Amino acid sequence: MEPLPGGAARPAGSPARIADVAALAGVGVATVSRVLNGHVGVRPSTRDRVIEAIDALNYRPSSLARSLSLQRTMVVAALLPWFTNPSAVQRVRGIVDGLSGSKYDLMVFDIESEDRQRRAFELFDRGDRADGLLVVSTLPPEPEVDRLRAADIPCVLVDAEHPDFPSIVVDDVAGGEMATRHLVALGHRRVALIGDPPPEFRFDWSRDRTKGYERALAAAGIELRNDYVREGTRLPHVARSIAAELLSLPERPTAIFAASDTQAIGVLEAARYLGIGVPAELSVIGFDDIEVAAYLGLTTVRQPLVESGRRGAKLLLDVLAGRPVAPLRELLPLELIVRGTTGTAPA
Amino acid sequence: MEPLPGGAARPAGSPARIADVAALAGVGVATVSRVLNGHVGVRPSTRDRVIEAIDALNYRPSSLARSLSLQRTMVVAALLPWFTNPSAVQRVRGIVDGLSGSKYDLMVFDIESEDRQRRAFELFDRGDRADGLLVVSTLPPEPEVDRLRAADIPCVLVDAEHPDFPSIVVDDVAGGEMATRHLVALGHRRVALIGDPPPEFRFDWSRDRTKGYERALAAAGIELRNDYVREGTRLPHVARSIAAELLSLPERPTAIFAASDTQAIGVLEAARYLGIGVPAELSVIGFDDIEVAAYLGLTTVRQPLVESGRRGAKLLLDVLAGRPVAPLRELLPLELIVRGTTGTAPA
DNA sequence: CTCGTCATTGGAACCGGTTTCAAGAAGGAC
DNA sequence: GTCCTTCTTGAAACCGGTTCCAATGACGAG
Repeated sequence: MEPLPGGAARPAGSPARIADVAALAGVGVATVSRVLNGHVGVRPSTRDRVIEAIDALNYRPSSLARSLSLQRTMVVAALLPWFTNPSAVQRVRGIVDGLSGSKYDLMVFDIESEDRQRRAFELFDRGDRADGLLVVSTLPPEPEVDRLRAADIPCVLVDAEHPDFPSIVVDDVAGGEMATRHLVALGHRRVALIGDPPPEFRFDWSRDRTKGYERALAAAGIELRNDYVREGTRLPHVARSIAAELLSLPERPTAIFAASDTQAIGVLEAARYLGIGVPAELSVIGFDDIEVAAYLGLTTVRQPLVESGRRGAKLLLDVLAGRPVAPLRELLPLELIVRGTTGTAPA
Repeated sequence: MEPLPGGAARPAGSPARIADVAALAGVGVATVSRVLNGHVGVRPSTRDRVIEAIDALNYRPSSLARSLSLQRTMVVAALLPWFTNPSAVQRVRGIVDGLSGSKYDLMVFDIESEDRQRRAFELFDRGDRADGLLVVSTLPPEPEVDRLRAADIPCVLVDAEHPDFPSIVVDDVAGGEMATRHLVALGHRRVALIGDPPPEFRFDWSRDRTKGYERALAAAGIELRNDYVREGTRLPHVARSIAAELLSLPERPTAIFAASDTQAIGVLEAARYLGIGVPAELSVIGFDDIEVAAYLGLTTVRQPLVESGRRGAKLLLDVLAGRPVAPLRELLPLELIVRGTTGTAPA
């Protein structure tokens, strides 16, 4: 701890600071800063001396101090319930892609509980850890909305909607209708639905898909049956047990619309376990078209997951660059992907 | 920009600073800081006044400034290549789990190119953006190793190995041997391998799995054939086309060992496309046991992906807490999971 | 009543950068 | 030779917190 006379007063472990470089090069810190940031107006001979000192000390500026001073981090944060649904992974992939080529780095923050969500916004709502936010499949709590707007932090929602922020969404009502109509067109009249429970801190897409389901049934003149409409989290085993219940009803459904592919997989497992043939005895349709869906031959309603992330990222970059963002709510298209798990209703 | 006489000189947009709170409460900034951090020795009446001011201004301290001052961020960063690939996702899940209950937040940083890797370490190797690093499935470049050690930043490797850092690994040689032995035991003698190309910036697990493959073949007295050993990235379609090539050889293999499940899936697709029955005409074994493997009935060598993340996180927490870390290299167990894609060799 | 002790408190230094601003040096015009 | 630009440069203020340290006031003991 004895400071050396030579000026090497820093403990061996700590990295060099800009002042150390300035001292070694015999210039002021301002000059070092100018060299670091490529400002013009530094005499070449001076610059060379500074660069030499930088190399000698193996110096790298502290990005933290830099951010504090600049009030800018060059980081974008994505907050999303990453693990609770595989579709989030796809969205992240799109975000990475949309951000590539920009000067911004991406940081991903997982939100799998209300507590984590609070922590996330605590970290980011002042804008000192990230310049912009991508909030995916979740909604900021109202107090946070105020804070975000007060601090003027660019924020784009993906797979969620809020009047105060631009958002990338799909028409879930239409999607639910699309899936159900497909089943009805195949002759099914006993069509069940497995949806998500009312959200604690997430965006309630399930409600809209359910609404679409109800509409399609009504349009076909099929009566809505309460015992055919169930709810359960996306965890595969939850969907599996719900499906098992449905399939054990005295008058069991001939088709099940699962509000997400993850849940559809649970349905397929239940059917396999109970020895019920798919699609001969039971048709199953999912929603999302996650990667596995193709491998499993699952019929589903595809939403452009990767594209949603990419568009969200692009939109955020626009906002960050001060470019005007045209639509406050961008609707991505849905597409029915017919594979092997749906077929004509059994006679 | 005209500063108001009342002291409300800040632009409306910017969040309150600690000085604003101090001014409103009529105390010094030091006192506000003490209240914020729950230090003892603040008169209750004073504390109440401060808290009132905090609420009135909707104040939240800048975590950035706090980090700079404390030289501590309470954030752990995980750096990993392609964090959207299934096995990486599982590892991150383990990390999240291992960190839960600690005071540290996790930030995930994707490395999908050498350039991004450089950026990542630039952001983190000074320790000003994170207190500790989890480096997953990739190796820090040597200059970074020096820097990390110079700055004394705790760093744990998962699915990678370096003499200077504690690491969590599996025995890839043994794993490759395990997979190949399984195939040989089923009577296969024409066993092909699809591995990863030599890594640019990642950890070279594929080489070791290949070594295990070679050993198992040698032990069984089977000659190594160059045309049976291929390489390609993990992207499913790449593995698919490589598998298609293999399966179009005049003397095609009866079994394929894919060095990762992702690649095994590509092999299954190729086989399906070519109308080659699995496992009747072709046995396929993967590596990792990602979630999809179970759905697809893929035989594979399971490595504890989630557990690797969890152990890595725990180890890092130990280092951060100054607790001694016992083993510099922790070996996790491998397990052969036999499902439906491997069977006895065709006669 | 005086002194010492202890509980509170605020000023100022510090974390490590960026940037404003003014000053000094060099060069050109007269 | 003098004056005015223009080019370089460094000191100091700032970003927004934490904390050391000295100062203040209250209190009990003698």
